[in-house]
Amino acid sequence: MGAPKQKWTAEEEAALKAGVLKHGAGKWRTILKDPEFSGVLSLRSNVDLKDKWRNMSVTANGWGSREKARLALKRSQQIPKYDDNPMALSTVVRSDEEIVDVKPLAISGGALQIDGPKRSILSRLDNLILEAITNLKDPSGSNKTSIALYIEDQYWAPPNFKRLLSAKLKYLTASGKLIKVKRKYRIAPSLAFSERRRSSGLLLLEERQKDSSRAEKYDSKILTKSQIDAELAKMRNMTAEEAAAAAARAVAEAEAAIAEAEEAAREADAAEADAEAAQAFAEAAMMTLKGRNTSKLVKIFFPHIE
DNA sequence: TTAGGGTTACAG
DNA sequence: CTGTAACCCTAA
Repeated sequence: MGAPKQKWTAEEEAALKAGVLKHGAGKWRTILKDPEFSGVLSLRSNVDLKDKWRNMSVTANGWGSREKARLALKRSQQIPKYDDNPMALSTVVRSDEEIVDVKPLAISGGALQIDGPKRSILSRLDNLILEAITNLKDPSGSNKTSIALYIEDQYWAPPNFKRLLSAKLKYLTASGKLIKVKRKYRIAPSLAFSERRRSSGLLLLEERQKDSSRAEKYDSKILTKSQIDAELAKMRNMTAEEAAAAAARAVAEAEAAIAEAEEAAREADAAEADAEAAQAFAEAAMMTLKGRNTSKLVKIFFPHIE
């Protein structure tokens, strides 16, 4: 870890993360133009933002997930150094700088590919569950507690996460993506299109499409720890009016999500749970802004900082 | 303007 | 010297 030329400050990094959250990765000119971040990032160019984001992504990916074919050139004299205990590194290092990733979460290990012909219909939490089961590497399957621990350990989980997870597991099992055997869950052998009830084709198909699009919508409400981190960091740099507006927006979105979920919750309790997650975040945001219970929030979001 | 390969400066 | 992060170059 070097500290070379014009090193990025923590404020700049936070602004960059928040900017990516707001406008998306790749919209660097937009982020730079945003008066929200132009102050902190006034000394940086759009290329600088891009490079910094790449550096952060590389260092974050290096130890948590699979690696890309990136450092293929300088590989001639390094001792392979086999790790007899694969848990050792991942347990200790555990980078908490997970970068917001737009690409679908691929399961590491290479045993399974959840990709359909186009995009994966699976939601983010679904992917998290599958990732947990895959990486837990239990041949007999993983129980709900193990899955919950894995996800909570690597990502931020809402307060009602257990209930959310239960709903999701139930949903995934019912839809054939998971197989439940004696309280343990395994990934279904053929995920792609195993279930295809042709009983009443059109109606079921329509329902399914509605379901997946709804799931995608609510998925955006499930935030990783780093996303929360960036959001709160952004709020700290906001003026009171801006923060209030943002919080109001968050609350409004949560309420809309809940209303929508209630309307369609008859069969989809998973969506309802996701809406509750949205409300949880909105409440967290409100607490932060009101300065009420801030220390508790800090503890949740920044266990080792401050 | 951006994505990606390449280069340079600095820390260990 | 090696690895890393900031910086540079250029095709699309």
